[in-house]
Parts: sequence; C-alpha cells; structure tokens
Amino acid sequence: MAKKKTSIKDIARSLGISITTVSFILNGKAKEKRISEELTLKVEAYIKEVGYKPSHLAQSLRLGKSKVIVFMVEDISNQFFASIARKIEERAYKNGYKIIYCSTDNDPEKAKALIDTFKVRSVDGFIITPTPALESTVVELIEEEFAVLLFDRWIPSIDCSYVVVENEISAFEATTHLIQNGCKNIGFIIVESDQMQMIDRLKGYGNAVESHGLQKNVFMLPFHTISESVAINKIQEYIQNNNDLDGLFFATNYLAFEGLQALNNLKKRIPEDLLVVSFDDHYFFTLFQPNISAIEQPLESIAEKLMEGMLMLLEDDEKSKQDFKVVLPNILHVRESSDFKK
Amino acid sequence: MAKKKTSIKDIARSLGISITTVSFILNGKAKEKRISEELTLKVEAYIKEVGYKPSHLAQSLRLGKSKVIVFMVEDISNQFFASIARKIEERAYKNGYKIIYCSTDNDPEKAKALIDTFKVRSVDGFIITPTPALESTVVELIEEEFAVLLFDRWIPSIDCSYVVVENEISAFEATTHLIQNGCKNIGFIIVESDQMQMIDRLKGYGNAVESHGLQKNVFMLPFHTISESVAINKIQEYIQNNNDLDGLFFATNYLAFEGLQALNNLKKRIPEDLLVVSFDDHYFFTLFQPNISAIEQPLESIAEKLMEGMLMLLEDDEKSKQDFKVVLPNILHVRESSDFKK
DNA sequence: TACTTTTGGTAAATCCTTTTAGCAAAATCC
DNA sequence: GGATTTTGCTAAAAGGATTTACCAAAAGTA
Repeated sequence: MAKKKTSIKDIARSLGISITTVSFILNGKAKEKRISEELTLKVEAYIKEVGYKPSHLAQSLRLGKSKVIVFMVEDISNQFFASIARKIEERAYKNGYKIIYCSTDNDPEKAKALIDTFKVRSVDGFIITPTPALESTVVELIEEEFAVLLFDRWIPSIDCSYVVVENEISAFEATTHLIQNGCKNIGFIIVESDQMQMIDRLKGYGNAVESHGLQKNVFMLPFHTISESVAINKIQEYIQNNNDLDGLFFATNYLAFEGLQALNNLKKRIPEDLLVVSFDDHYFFTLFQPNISAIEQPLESIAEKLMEGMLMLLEDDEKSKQDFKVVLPNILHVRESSDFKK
Repeated sequence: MAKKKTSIKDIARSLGISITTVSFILNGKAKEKRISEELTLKVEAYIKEVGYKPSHLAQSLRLGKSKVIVFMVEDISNQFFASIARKIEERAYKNGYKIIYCSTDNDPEKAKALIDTFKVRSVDGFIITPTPALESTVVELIEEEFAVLLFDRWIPSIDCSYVVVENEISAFEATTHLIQNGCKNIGFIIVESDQMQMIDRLKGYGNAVESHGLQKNVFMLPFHTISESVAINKIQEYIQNNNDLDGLFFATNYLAFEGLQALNNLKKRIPEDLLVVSFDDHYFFTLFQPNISAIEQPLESIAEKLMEGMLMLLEDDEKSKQDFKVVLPNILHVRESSDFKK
C-alpha cells in the first residue's frame, strides 16, 4: 500500500499538463477558465482512476478556512449536550463541516484556554455554552471574525447570535400548572448560578407564584455541589424543614433525580403528598413510577437552528453577523406526578 | 482588531533575522543549532510580546501530522459513548490532540464514507467501534499507517489493537448469580446482532445456564427495532408466552429500560415474581425502585487505556502497531432486583 | 602564517493547494 | 493582410511552517 498520497502535482506530471489546469478542473472551473472539454474529461477520468482526493490541510491553509466547527459545552457526557451533538453532527457533515467537541466544566479559565488553542487551529466557527466571565473572550472572537453562536444560555451584556429556549415562560407555565392543580406552597429547587437560563427559570417561577398571591420558597444548592449524595442529603433536609410543601419544581433534571431519591428516602408519596415537575425532560421520567411531569426542550429544533445559524454565519460574508437570535418554545408534559387524574 | 495573524515571517522581518532562526528558537532547537543565547532571548521576548502562536495548519501540512483523533462510535448521544468521549477528551487535550466525533448508526456504508472523508483530512488516529463488514476498511487504514484502535467490540478476523471488556465472563457471572439466587428459567433478552460484544454476552449466558443443567431461553429482538414502543410490546409478549420465567437478563441497559416498562405493564413484581439483572450499569438503575442489579463497564479504565493505546500508536514509529490488546474486567453490582436480602 | 574547526547564522526547498496575471496560437474582423 | 479578439493553457506567488545544506567570520592549532 502506498503511504505517499498522490497530489495534484503528480496528476499534472503524469498527464503532462500544468497544476493550474488540474486545479481548475477539480474545482469545476473548467468552462469558466476555458479548458477544453476534451482535456477536462481526460483529467476527470484520470482523477477517478487513481482515486485522488485533495488534501484538506493544504486547502485550508490556502483558503484560510478549515471547515471545522467547535462545539464547546459544559459537559459532553451530559445527555442534553450529547443529544444536541448527535443532531448537529448530521447537518454539519452534510455541509462538509467537521465538529470538534470540548467540555468546559463551566470553568472560565478552561474555556478561555480551549478557545485559545482553537483559534490557533484556525477553526471556522464556535458553538458555545458560555461559562461565566466569558464576555470579553467572546467579543474578541467576534472581532476576529470567527462565526460565534451561543446556546443554552446567552450573555445579555454583549451582542452575539444565540439559540436558546423560553426558560422564563416555561417555568411560569409549569408553576402555574402546579398552582392550578392545588399547590399552595411550591418549593423551587435550583443550583446557585449566574447562568441566564437559571436566572430566567427562577424568574418565571417567582412571577407565577407571586401573581397568584403565594409565597416564594426557593432552595438553592451551591454550584459545585460536593457530590451527588451530599446534594441528596441537602434536598432531604430542605424538604423536612418545610413540612408544608405541597409541590416541588426542579430547575434541571439532575436536580430532579436527586430530589426523587430524597423524596423516596423520606417515604413521601408522589402525587399524594406533593406534586412534582422538572425542567428538562428525560427518558427516565416516563420510566419512573409515577411518571414525572417535565418541560421538554425541543432538541430537534435547537439543533436545526444551531446549524442553520452557524452555516449562515459561516457562509455570508457581508450580512450583519450578530443578528441570528432565536428563542424556542418548550413543551410541558403533564404526567402522573403533577396530576391526580392521570 | 487585526484580522491578519502574525506569522513567523513577520517576526523574522521585524527583527531583521531569518525565518530559519525564528523557527529553530520556537522549536527549542536554539542550542543545538548554535543560535546565540542573546538572540534567543530577544526573539523569545518578542514572540511573547506580540503573542505569536504558530499556525497549526501550516505545521500539519509540513509535518504530515494533524494532531487530530477521530472518535467514531455507533451513536455519540448514547450515554456510554458520551461518557467515554468526555473522559478521553481530557487526556487528548493534555497531549495536544483534538477529537472529532462522528456516529455511524452501525451502518457500514456510513462508516466507510466517514473514514474516507477523515483520511483526506489527514487525521492521525482513529478510535472506532466497528460496524459490521468493516474489516477491509480497517485493514486499509492500518496499511496506510494510521493509528487504529477498536473499542467496545473488536474484529476477530483481523489483527488490530483494541480495548474491550470481559463480556463473556461477566455475562457468565451475572447468570450464575441469578441461578444461585434460585432462578431455574432465566430469559436472556438481546438484540439481533453480529457484534462481538453481543455474541460474547450470549455465550457467557449460555455457558452458565448449561453448566447448571438448565435450559437456555433467549429472546432476540430484531436489530432495527422499529420503535421503542414496539420493542416494549415484543418483550411483553415474550414474557407472557413464557409464564414460568423466574429471571431476566438484559444484554444492554436500553433493553432493560424497555423490559422494565414491559414488566410494569404486566404488573410483574421485581424481585418477587422474577429477578432482573442488566448489562451496562446506568444511573437510572439505582434510582429505579427496586434498584436494578447491573454489570458496570469500567468507563474510567476504558478511557484511560484508550488514550494510552492511542498515544502509543501515534508516537512510537517503530514498534509493532497491532499489539495493544486490552480486555478489562467489569463489576457486577448486586442490588434489590436480584437479591431478596437487599 | 596557513590551515582547520567552531560559531552563528541564512537561503531555499518542501508540504499541497488556489488563483492572478499573462502568453502564444488560432480565429475573427475590417 | 494586419489588427483585434478568443481560445486554451501555464508560470509563479501565496499561504505558514520545518529542515537540509551551506556560508562567512571568528577562534583555535601548529
């Protein structure tokens, strides 16, 4: 097996013509550049025969475009991000793009370091779930004319394209749903964070509760929650200390999983003792007994918009680069955990 | 903001020296190439000052190495693969490698097409969960001197490095565990597949059952199981038609999730009516009531071995390239679903 | 002094493309 | 028939690095 790949030069030499001619033909510019049809066919046949494929590296170097998109998320092993990864993959490949992933752990230093290495690699675009304190880095990226698209959360202080969901509206809706089903004291369990999606969910919950004349009751776990078992314990304590809770709204599915463990440990019955609803739907919620009500983010639409936006940012040279701003609606699935009738 | 990045040429010009000198200094060859310390320091200071970073593209083109590894799995959104992705990521980045992922859906044509595009991209290595009929493509890759490492399943007919787990042994162990806890008629639920890991799991089950003088009772779902609900129905039918089952062993966690739904629909109690154990542990299994016994694959070790092997294949030029063959042991977690005492 | 060795560096080729500018021959025009 | 246009194709630069081969000047040796 030949280790050495055939290059455009080899082809030119073998056929006794110039590199330029071969390149024109390869790039479909034969007509435009007035290469005779006879020669064109001959070259094309030869290319097919030897199975020549141009080197992407050389092309990238020459054209200044690498056809690589970075997918930078908090944690690629998180089901939500992994699902999006899967769905944008198809679309990217179809358009000749490859995707490099990386996880930030929501650590600004790590995120910055990663972005730095990728700049050097001359990637074309970035799809980012921003960590805190990433404003200036993102602004820099945009100024250096990379295609940048935020998702899951956006950064209010800067002008940058994004794809997010209606966090506030859906949290409002889910809370209202609990109230309509009789809850008077709904605990909202959230992780301490300045991420916009969390802030918005909290806001939606708060507005719904207050607009019905009820009291807010928020339990905030520290962000770097030491471990899962500690988190479970803390939630358990919270529930015990608030014995009159009749509803629980979890801000993410991971919190819900921990919360369900806590409720189970406390022998609390759902929905008899309290109603439960969670943000971020999950396969488990329909497997769990009782089924858990949840707000589903539209993964398919998110992925679709993400690639639509990214391709637009990548291809259009002239249009304003910061105007792809999409907010998608979620779907509230009412299940047994929040509805006696089910 | 400057769009144009500074190149080694700019540095040379600014300092009135040659490109060669700058390159030597950049690559730590100043001493070896007898560049004076004075000049070396001056250049290094200047490089730091302007924040110069060499272009990876140009380096890759010149050196024929791109420092990119392809992580090609069946489905990146599958929790198992996503977890491995996360764990190899750290190690790869630490060694200056980036990871491009892609999903094959276990479709040979798709896999071949993906491999083809990546060859062109001059990636350095491939970590692959092989689809069926991929032997020749993999052999080609090896012959073309790419670093190739199979995982999850390997291909018996070819000589290629791999990292897998003890599928047969663990299946034997889990089956034996069920038998020891009183099962006389264990149903093994598996998906139709010629993947080695499935064949081995089936073998382990069969050996265990037969060595205890019991009958095999295998239910095989067609591979492209139309949909989840259809799968649930089929499993449900199977259980109904085999009313004397007292144990169920699921070959993967996805089958277990479907099976648990089926059991729930049939109002079967675990472990009172039958014992349950599954291959591939999952967060859910400890959340589910009762907790489900499962065989945990050692994700951390798999990832570690994967990168250890890949780096070895990438760096060593001389050593034999096919001799990194690792088989890792799993851990059987006995939980409530297969043990009355728990 | 004359010759060798060391020191400190550089020119140019190479990796593989794309693309601009241009050249000779053939065809067209008046 | 001479000027212009068209046809068909190519030389060479550029993109940004690495590396081989080599060259002066300084230092060492006899």
